[in-house]
Amino acid sequence: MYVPCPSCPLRRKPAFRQKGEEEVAVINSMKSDHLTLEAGSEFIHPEQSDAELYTLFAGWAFRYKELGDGRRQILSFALPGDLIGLQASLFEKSFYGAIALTDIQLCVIPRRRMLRLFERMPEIAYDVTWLGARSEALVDENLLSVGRRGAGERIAALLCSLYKRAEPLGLVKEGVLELPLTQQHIADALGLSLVHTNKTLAKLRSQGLFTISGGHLVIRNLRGLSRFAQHFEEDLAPRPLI
Amino acid sequence: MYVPCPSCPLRRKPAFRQKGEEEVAVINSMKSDHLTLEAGSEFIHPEQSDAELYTLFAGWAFRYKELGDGRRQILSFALPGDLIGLQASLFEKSFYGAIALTDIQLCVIPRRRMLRLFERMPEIAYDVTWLGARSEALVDENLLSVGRRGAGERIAALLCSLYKRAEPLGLVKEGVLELPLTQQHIADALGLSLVHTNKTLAKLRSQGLFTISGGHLVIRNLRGLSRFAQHFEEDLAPRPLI
DNA sequence: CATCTCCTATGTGTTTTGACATAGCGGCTC
DNA sequence: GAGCCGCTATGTCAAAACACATAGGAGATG
Repeated sequence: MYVPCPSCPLRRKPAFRQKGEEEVAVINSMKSDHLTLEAGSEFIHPEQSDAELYTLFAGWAFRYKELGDGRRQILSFALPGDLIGLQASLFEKSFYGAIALTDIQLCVIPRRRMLRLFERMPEIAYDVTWLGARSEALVDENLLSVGRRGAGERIAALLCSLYKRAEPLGLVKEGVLELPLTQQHIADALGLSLVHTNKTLAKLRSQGLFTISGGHLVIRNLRGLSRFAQHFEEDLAPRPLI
Repeated sequence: MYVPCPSCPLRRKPAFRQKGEEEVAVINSMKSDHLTLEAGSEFIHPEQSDAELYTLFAGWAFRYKELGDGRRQILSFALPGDLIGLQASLFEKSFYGAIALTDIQLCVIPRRRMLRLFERMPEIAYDVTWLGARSEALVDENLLSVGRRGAGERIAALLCSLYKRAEPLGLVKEGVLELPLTQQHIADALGLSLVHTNKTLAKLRSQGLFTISGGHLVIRNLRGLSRFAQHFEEDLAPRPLI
């Protein structure tokens, strides 16, 4: 189900900067494929040497690293419109893996076309760099959480952050966000054990700031949750979409 | 003490990719200033809206974020040749601060020249993007540490990482690396308390893998320390220098 | 040379987090 | 429907990390 960039429905969302026809045409000419993958598929492997650059068109994914003995750290979550694989496609090998959290669709920009992309349209190159910087900002925020927030604050901050990112994408319907994370994913993202995550979640829920069940997140008091988590960053919008 | 790029001594180090004359000339034309700052100076402020892009020419610095109540997380350390402020110069405001750890010198590339830089020389734009991606990779690695390594492993991994980065810059002399970090900096970078950092450091030292005193780090057994820390990444070299 | 500040060091007790064990629940397969 | 699997939940105990208190050393300052 190939989607040509000029008729991309994502591009019309308020989260994204509206681009001129010519620019979209160039992006379209760089796009080599439109993949559909099942939940759980790993589309960038640690150590992989020929990873492509992807734009997540639909669904959720995450980047992760792991230690030799299997301990895993989720670095960041990706939502529709996010670029995944910039590091992996620029370096000789990838330092991380990327896995689909739900069934996903990916737009593929071949790594070997990157330099030509930079030559052909500097505005797009600038946008790629911008998106790379935003990706780093997400990891920065996560590192602040894991390093300095307590367990409850971490969970609250993660939920706030995902909610604030999902909203301008139209993923929040009548106050409900479909959250495809298991408690294991939350634990892996926040540097907590599974058990502790479970207990902390239970405690937080009992305070009534949000409910989460069956993969449905409802935030009853976003202001209060943000305050508790000390999470005050808004997602950058409008942002470019490659 | 302005240093023109063509005669930049950093550029000759083995850590960096050698560039053609023309490219260096363009970089030089983008450089607007060469600053000298004292240790402790904050040259990018959180929330600052007009931060410039810097290349660290000499000395050490770090990026950090903090929570409302003063808890501080160091995101990454910068060594000579590292780009600092890409996010801050691309976004409307900075999400982090940057502080000099030693007396430092900075090459300044004004933020308003960024787009022109991309137009004028795509190769350099590509390199900027590459350096941005490398900067993210450093944060990724740090997040893995803070999220999944124990206190001892974190410290070991940090020392390994800094040592491996400092070596190709010629900062390791006869096995000794001058390390301008206090234990408070280490604690802030690794998500530990000062006291716990101190005690863990003492325990590690007593195993004899390294010595550290008076700001001088000697790693007696890099292989062994890397194994203990499960830190197996080498720094990317040669890398571009903007 | 007294004083101050910053950094390092160490003992004691508390809090947070993790490990292990066990159990329930819903979906799936055969 | 029996059995299995992935996810969630909860109790008990152990380990990791932190808070608070105290102290010593090195360098700056007056």
